[in-house]
Amino acid sequence: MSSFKGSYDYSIDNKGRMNIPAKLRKYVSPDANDTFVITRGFEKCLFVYPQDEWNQLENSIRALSPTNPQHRFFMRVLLQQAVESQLDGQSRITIPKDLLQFASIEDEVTILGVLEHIEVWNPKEYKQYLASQENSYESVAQTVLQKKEM
Amino acid sequence: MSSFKGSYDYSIDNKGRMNIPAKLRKYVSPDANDTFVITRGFEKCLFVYPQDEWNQLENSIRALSPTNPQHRFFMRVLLQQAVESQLDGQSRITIPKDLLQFASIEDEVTILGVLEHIEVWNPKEYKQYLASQENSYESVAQTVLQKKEM
DNA sequence: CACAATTGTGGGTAACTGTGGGGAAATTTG
DNA sequence: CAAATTTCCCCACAGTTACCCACAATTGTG
Repeated sequence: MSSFKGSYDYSIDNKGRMNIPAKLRKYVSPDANDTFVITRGFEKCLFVYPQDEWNQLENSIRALSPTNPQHRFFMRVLLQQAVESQLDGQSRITIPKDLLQFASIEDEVTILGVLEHIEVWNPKEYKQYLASQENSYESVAQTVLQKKEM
Repeated sequence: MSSFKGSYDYSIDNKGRMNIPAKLRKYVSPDANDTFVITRGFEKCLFVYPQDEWNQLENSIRALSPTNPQHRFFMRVLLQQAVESQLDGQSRITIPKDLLQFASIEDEVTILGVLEHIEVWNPKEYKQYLASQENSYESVAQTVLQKKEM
């Protein structure tokens, strides 16, 4: 299982190519075949899954109940815009324009490692997102960390 | 479980490399694979976790629900500044510049062993912090120790 | 106390990383 | 079907990183 972490400021060239940070690449399993699945994320960002992680996700989606409205929503969001992309010789993936547009990404990106997937943000949007949630950090932190300390 | 203790004045060279004090290294489990995770601490300092200790923390994050917006936020914030670093031949780790900047660290550091993690401070900041908390020490000590005796 | 091993610090260099661009092949469009 | 556009593979290059070696100071040991 992957454990991506860290945040990286990278650029996207005018061909829509984005480098996968070396520190994230290190955690990609060879099972991923240098292939990634890019899709819409929650919030205004893109999710990038190594192929093997994506397959696991697909399996757990299949297990979801199709009668549960929330589950249906989850499936639609993830599956609708999913695209596969393979690393080129410089370990970059190419991101389709419509996905870039969805996340308002132009030439600069903030890349986040979030355990089993990678997120791609417009740096400005990400900063706004961080600022908008500021107060909820401590409350959630307490719940989580308390759990750990006990 | 680790039990780091003590305080050590060390230096950071111009490549951002910091030696892990031998007395702390002694308590690092072999499970850590000579690998550490560096992240922002509370207050103006850095936390350094041996990999095995960090994994415990990570596992409690994995348990969070990806469909809960608050949980998503928490994962992002917590992971965003985490970086892995492996010991080099001289048992040093390399600390990225942005983390050093966050803690206002230049070339001198105070390293603290705090049970399951290690803290890295700018010596000046640490002294200030100590001074600012001086009076609250006794009251905290009382609360904590009392609790223990019960 | 003498000697060996370990510890803390520094520097050189080869390999890797992030970024850009050119051109052939494939695809789309009028 | 020809022209325009997009996609993919290759090359280039500056900046950074990781790995190796070096060495003085400290610690541990018989």
